[in-house]
Amino acid sequence: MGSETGILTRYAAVLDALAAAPGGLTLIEVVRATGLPRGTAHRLLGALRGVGYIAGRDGRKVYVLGPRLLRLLHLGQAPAAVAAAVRPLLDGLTARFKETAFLAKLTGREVRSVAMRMPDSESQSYVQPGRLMPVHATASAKAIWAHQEDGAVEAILAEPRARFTDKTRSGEAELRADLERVRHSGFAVCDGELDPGVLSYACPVHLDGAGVLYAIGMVGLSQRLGCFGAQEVVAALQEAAEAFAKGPLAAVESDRP
Amino acid sequence: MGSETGILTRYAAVLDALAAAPGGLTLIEVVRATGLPRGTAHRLLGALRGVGYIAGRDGRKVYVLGPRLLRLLHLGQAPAAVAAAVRPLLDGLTARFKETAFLAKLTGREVRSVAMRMPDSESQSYVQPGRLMPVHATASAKAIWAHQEDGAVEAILAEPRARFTDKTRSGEAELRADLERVRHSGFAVCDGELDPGVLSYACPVHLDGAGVLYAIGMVGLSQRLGCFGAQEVVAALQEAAEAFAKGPLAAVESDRP
DNA sequence: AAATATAATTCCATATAATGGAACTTCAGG
DNA sequence: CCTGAAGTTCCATTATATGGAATTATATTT
Repeated sequence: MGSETGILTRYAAVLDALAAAPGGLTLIEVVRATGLPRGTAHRLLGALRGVGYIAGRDGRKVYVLGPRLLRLLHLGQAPAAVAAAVRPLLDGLTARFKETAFLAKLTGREVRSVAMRMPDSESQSYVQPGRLMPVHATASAKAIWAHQEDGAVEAILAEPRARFTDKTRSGEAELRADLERVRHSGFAVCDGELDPGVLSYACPVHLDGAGVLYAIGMVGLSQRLGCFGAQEVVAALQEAAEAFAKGPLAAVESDRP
Repeated sequence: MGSETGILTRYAAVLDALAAAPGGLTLIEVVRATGLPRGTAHRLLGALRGVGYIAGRDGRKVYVLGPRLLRLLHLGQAPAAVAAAVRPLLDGLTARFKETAFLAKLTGREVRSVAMRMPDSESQSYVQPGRLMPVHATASAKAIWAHQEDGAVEAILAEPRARFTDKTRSGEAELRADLERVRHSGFAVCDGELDPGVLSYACPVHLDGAGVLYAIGMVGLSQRLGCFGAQEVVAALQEAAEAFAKGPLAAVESDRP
């Protein structure tokens, strides 16, 4: 079936060739690796670059796998695998602040908690893995949505928003402003907007070439977590986010050798 | 450029939709998510399945991202990230056998060592990360090549093979037989075929849906490593290989929910 | 079990895009 | 300035994609 015919077979051959060469390939090298005619290979590479599946390096002469493909792969990654990978980072945060640390992940149009570590002293948690994080009432969802494409963000903004506490901010303008603030400051805060008396910070994880799909955050009672300066908590979260981006789930090498 | 036209735009839209839904989508759901006509969506899904970029679940009614796409991810993955992920497993092996444990990875048509851990007692190593592992003279390369597509294997067999020691087996028929044996037994051995007096075992890592791209192995002087029974070493390697396959680099969820 | 709704698949005349060889341009090295 | 290789564009021919409608399969309801 369909293994000989169809244009996808050719595109796939090109992608296979590029994947097999971590340093990237030039047009001629692709021609040699795939056996395609020069003109055809050139057109296919152009189309692949057009959709973002491959990217050009060094003045567009050398092609490597692109951001869109990497994003696909991250989204497809099983939550359990990701959870295992961040665990040490979350443990580090938990040990330092004695509060719950967690990882949130974008799945389609939802942000959910996928991993969580809490201090031994705690018996209950506010972010059990799997919990849905609403855009307007959680730091982690704001951290993630602040870095998504405009189109997707608009779709999210159009959805109705529930009021969870008297502090919940459900207005569209407020939310837009919040996202803008997150984009500039690099972190998000939520204070009692989802659960009363619960404070939360979160920082986006910028994956090299795949944008933002995760956020690392901390949650705890405002009374306690509030004792630390926001700067201090945020700095620790950003450090963890960077470590995660460079860690076991990291994408392919960056653009410059 | 090319963001409106071209058939790839449509394929990409379908893949995006599938990636956004970890549980998979039915044809109609894809139609709703992408806005494509039913007949068209059906054909695109068929083509994507034909090249292995998506796979069917539940009697082919629900589509999820497929093995070939995952393979792209692994091949594109930076060696450093993988190295970090296996480190604990290699440490476990090293502690148990007091010999060097390593991870080999397929990159294009080459197998190279990408990570290595040796016991404190050792000062030198036979498999520095980056070392090329020849198909005919290393256990790890055999373990990997035994599980590749026939086409790729033929290409490798056609290449000339150097003689490293008087034990090196460079005949094509011998190599074919070796690969066949590896396929059946689940592990590979090399005794002094690359470096004199050095024994090595390796087991393939079967990634769920992405085939074999890695092998985990142990190397040491024949005199010492040979003291353990092959069964014992192989069992430990297989255990590590399975753990690695399920670990942080694990592929998407398996076919059945 | 029959009826009904919904999803999946097949069909096919038409429109559209892919093909690849040749011609042309750009670029690096001598 | 010359030369050869890589990269790019062109275009008549050919093959493929398109999508609405018809058909079959599957799930849900009565």
